[in-house]
Order: sequence, then C-alpha cells, then structure tokens
Amino acid sequence: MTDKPAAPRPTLEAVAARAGVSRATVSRVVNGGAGVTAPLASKVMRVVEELGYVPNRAARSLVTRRHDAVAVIIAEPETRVFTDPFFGRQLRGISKELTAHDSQLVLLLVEEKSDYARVGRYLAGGHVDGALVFSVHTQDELPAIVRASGLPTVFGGRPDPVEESTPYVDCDNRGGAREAVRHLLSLGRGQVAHITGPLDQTSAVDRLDGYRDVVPDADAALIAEGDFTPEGGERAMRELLERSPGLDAVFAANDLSASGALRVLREAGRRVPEDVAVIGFDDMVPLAGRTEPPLTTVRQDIEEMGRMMARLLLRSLERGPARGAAGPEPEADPASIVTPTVLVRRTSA
Amino acid sequence: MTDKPAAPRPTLEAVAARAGVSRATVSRVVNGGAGVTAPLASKVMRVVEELGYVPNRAARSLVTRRHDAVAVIIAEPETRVFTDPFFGRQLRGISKELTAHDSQLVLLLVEEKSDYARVGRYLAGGHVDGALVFSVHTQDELPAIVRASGLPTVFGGRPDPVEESTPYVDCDNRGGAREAVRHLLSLGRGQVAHITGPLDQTSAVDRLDGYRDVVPDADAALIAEGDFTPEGGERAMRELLERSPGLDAVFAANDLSASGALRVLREAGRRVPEDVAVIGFDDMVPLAGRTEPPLTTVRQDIEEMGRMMARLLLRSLERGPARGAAGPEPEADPASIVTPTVLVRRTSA
DNA sequence: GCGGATCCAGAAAGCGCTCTCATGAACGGG
DNA sequence: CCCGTTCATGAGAGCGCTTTCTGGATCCGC
Repeated sequence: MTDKPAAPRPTLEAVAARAGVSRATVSRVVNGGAGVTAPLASKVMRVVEELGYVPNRAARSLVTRRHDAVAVIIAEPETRVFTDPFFGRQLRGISKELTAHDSQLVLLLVEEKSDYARVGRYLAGGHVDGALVFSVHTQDELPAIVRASGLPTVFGGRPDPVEESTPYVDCDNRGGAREAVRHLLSLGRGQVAHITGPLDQTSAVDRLDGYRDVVPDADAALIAEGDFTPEGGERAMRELLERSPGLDAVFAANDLSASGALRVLREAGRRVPEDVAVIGFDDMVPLAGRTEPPLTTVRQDIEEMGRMMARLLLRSLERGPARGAAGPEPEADPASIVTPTVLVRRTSA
Repeated sequence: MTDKPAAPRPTLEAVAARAGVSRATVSRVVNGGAGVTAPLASKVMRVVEELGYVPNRAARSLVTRRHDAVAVIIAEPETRVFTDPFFGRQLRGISKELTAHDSQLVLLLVEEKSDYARVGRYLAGGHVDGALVFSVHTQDELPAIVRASGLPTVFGGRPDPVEESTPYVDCDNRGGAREAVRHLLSLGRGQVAHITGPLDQTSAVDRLDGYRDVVPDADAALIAEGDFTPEGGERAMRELLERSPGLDAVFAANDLSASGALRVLREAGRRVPEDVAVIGFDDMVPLAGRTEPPLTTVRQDIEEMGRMMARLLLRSLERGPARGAAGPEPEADPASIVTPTVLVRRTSA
C-alpha cells in the first residue's frame, strides 16, 4: 500500500557521506576531478555510480551563473516555418553541436509580434547563456530586442541591418544565384528571367543581387516578384510569359516558386528544359527531386549552417559572456560565416 | 573606459529594500499576491516594474522542485525527421500550449541508440517536469527508459506495447485508412492495392489494418511493403504492377510513397485517376497538392495533436507529479487521445 | 470593553551546489 | 633535523528564492 517515499534523488551531501569525504571533494570530482588524488577520486566515482547521483542543475547555476542552455528563437509568422524542413534541418545541426557541449536547447517559437515581449523578458531573465536567432526579415524588431538582453547571440541568416557585434551564419545566396544564372547562360540561353522571393527578406534580396551581378542589363520585364510559395511562383511565371514571351530560362529564388513556374510552363505548352530551362534554390527535400522534370537547383548545407551557429555561440560563451572592458586580450569577436552553395544538376536545366 | 559593472540583475532583496517591505512579501506578490493587502501589493508591483525585476528561475526551482519546463524528445534515426514537416508542425502545437502555461520547451533530438543513455540521465536528473516523447517504432527501448525516470509522460504516436500508465496522442490511422479504401471502392474500383509503410512502425501497421478491415479477403499480391519514402513507393508500385496488372486503385500508406507510385504509374502509361486511382496519407505540405495529378489523401491535424499532447501533460502535472498512494482522489489518469482524420479529395482519386 | 479568532507581514531556515579560505600533512632544502 | 613550501582536503559562506512559523495588529462577538 505504502509506496516508496518517492525515492529522493541523492544529493552531493549523500555521496559525500557515503564516500566518507567532504562535499567539496565530491564536487571537485564531479566537475572533472582536478586536484583530487586518484584513489580518492575513483572511490567517489564509484559511489556516484552506485547511488546514481546526478547534479542538480538549478543549484549549480544558482552559484555559477551559468545555465548550460541556449535559446533557439524561431520567428516566423505562419508561413514557411515547418512547412519547409529548413528549420528542422537547422535544428538538427544545432542540437548535435550543443549536445556535444552538454548544453540544452530551449526552443522559443514566435508567431506574432505580440510574442516579442515575452521573448525579451525570457532572455533578460537570464535563464540561458546565449541565443540563436533566426531572423530573415528586414527591419524586424527582434534583433534589437535580443541585443537588449545583452546575451551573446548568433543570427541565422543575415539580419538587416547587420551589427558588427552580433555575427551571423548564412549561405552564399548571392554567389549561389550567380552560379545558377551563369549556368543558364552557359547553356546558351539568352533571355534569363528571375522570379524573386519576398524582398523584405535578405535572402531574396541577395539572390536578386546575384542575378543582377551576372545580367546587369537585364530587362525589367524579365524580373517578377514572387513570395517563395508555389502559388507566387505560378503568378510570377504567368506574368513573365506575358511580358517576355521570348524567355528561354528562369531562375526562381527558391524551389517552391520553381515548382509553381514548372506547372505554368507545362500548361503553357513550353517544354522544360528544351524550350525553357529552370533552376531553383534550396534543394528542398523531398520536393526538388520529385518535380516534373526533376529540378536543377542550388543546394545549401542547412544542417552544417546550424552546427556553425552553435559553434560560434559556444565559442563566445567560453570566452566569458559579456566580459567587461577588463578582459586582458580583447580577442576579436567571432566573425560571421557565409557557407558555400553548390549547383545540383538534374533535368530542368 | 570603465564599462558599467555588468548591470547586476535586481534580486528579490533589492525590490524588497526599495519597496520597504520584506523579501517574503515581494515573493508573495510576484507569485500571485495572495494574502497581501492591495495597497502594499501595488506598491511592490510598481517597484518590480521600475527595476525590471525578473525572478531567478534557478533559485526558484531549487526550492519548489518545479522547473516549468518540459522535455520534447524526438527519436528518429536520420529519415523523416524534418525531411518531413511533421515534427515541425507538431512542435508548433506543443509550443503554443506550453507558452500559454508559461512553460519552457527543452528539445532533445535523438539520432542513435547511444543517445538513449544521455536522455535517460537527463530526465532522471530532474531538470524538467515532464516529457513528450515521439516514439513510433515497435519494440523501441525509449519508452522504457523514459518510464524509468518516473516523469509524467505523454507519447506522440501509439507506442508498442501500450502501457496503461502513459497516455498517447495519435491520429486515427486505422479509421483514416478505412475511409480511403472505402472511397476507392465507392469509385467502383474492384482491385485496390496497398503500399504499406515500414511495418515496425505502429502507424504503418494501423493503416494496413484499416485497409484489411475494408477488404479482408484481399489477395496478398495486392499488398507490397514500402518504407514511407518515394523510392520505396516506386519499388512497391513496380512490384504491384507486375504481380497484379489488373489493379485499378492504390492506397499508399503515406504521401511520399504515393508520389513514387504516381511516377511509376505514369511511366507505365497508366492514367491517374482514369486507369488507376491513388490515395495517400498525411496531406503533406507542400507535396500533396503539387504532385501530378494533385493527390487525394487522408489529412491529420498535426498541430492539434501536438497541442493535445502538451495539454495532456500539463494536466497531469497540475495534479502533482508522481503523487504517492496517499493522494485522496485517485482521479483517473488522463486517457489517450485518438484524433480524427479527414479525406481530402483532389484529382488522383 | 475584553478575550479569542483572524489575518497580514517579517524573520529565518533551508533548497543543493560551488568556491574561497584555512588547515594540516608531506616534502625538500639547508 | 628543522623550517618554509606545496598541495590535497575540509569547513563554511552564500547564490536567490520559497515557505513555515511567529508576532502583532485588527476584528468580531458577547
């Protein structure tokens, strides 16, 4: 009838008593064992094992002021978040890196502006050691809110404007776009159109810039604004066909728009790639390989980007969070990272 | 030159001093203000506001033994995790619900069996109040490990075997499958084939069972094993075409396999839906609406399932975690929830 | 108008841990 | 063989908070 009295988890005290040493010694052993003689250390370890002792994180961070936890903030109102495996892949990279450093991942999903205050409060509350923030919209208030917390931060995707103090990790949107357009040119296409993404996102702007780098004198009629959705891609493609019936290639700012473009081209009786070559961006799984025809696209290593974000953050944490001016070697802030992209050739171009 | 001395966050003590009351009073106000006279309370609140006081969670949980945090454990070796927006959508539902209850979401991504021990340790370490676990494989050790922690838990997807003590939330896989197959029958199809998922996952088994419920006497040649991937779907479809050339309908266990089946059917010169009707499962965005032709499929409300998992867990937390036998009203454990599915008709069937 | 019940506020004891500091043993040099 | 070091260990303070317990004021009924 009487249950076990809820098996109280063993404390440092308990381990110390059982091993016949002081709490301080057990603490030292648990934290790496520096300055404890081997025989004593192994004795303590045995007791730790035996009792199944696990340190109480709350007690520990109360005194160390470290939490071994970082917040991952994903702010995306509805669209894209998780429609697209993008964030998932990124999370995976982050998780791997954090786990390796014995840090926890606290996930904060933000959907509405009204959540911003909550996030700010949480960060200011000092429950985590740092933050990884996904902010893709220009003129977003989130970066400022996060900065106000004073927490070491790394952005995913280039924020706008860029602040020297907070590094970011992004793929080479501009370079990837250039490569895509150059490839279309190398195929002998003379009228390369571009379907942009929503231009309030830096990635969309950068891809457009890359396109312009290669065809600086492109007719404005060859550029149509999309929104990273299949429907937007369809709309843009229809526009383009009307304005520039002679086009023979399309570079879409992402795979989703490209899939929409593909559909419209098919309906219009244009063969891909014979009449019109198409290239997307992202190499989105499982979409890109399953379109009709399979999509040539620019791939970014999303998981690796996540891992880099975490690595960057952890490194700045090691150097002590927000160290004052007293720090001996200023040791430059870790710089932002731009990862390379690679053109994946399939059938559409 | 001299930086501000790192602006120490105000403590309860500071607020108390400033408001001219004791720490205890401030604590009471911060935690709801029960038993404090209105004028005093509002005075304290003003100071809290003024100083931007945020309680230190570590200190609080040290004494309350609550953490206002829930672990979300996603165990999927490579495949599917985040290739598929499934978990992302689920996370969103969970996040919304937890946020509303002021709880944190600690994400634990598990890739290999070797990570299981780490998870077990983390849970046993008592850093979270409960756990939400995604466990779809039969005979997986994870459920046992999680149960060993003694933490209140809710599973996502029916675990196998089911334990009375830990509820789960799943969609009505079997019922959804039945509806799909019945729909095919109602279209006048007489030879309905089935491409299964990997049969070590309960969802795949349940969908197969649903298929069998409707066509109990189906020829074994009409069933081919897939693995929830497009490639598996292609393989299975080819097999089926060879074994049962007369088939006129296919129910694929998920949209990904259905997309593979579609491709093989097209190559084989079978028109969809005229010659062969096809139905998938999941209503996976953005795939299902973009296949050729658009896929008829069984939709499950993933986000809602996530929200329900969180709600179930929070409810059992409110009733006190792992209350002993002394609890006055046993108040039945929250029961598992099976959410309904809905058939989404597009073009393929 | 007095005694007892009621209620609000404060004092103080920890929660489990880390870390500084003091202590004493072991050691080596003169 | 003694003294100054060095180094491993233990004692104890305290991180910021909640919560019991207690004191004192207020209120009610008789």
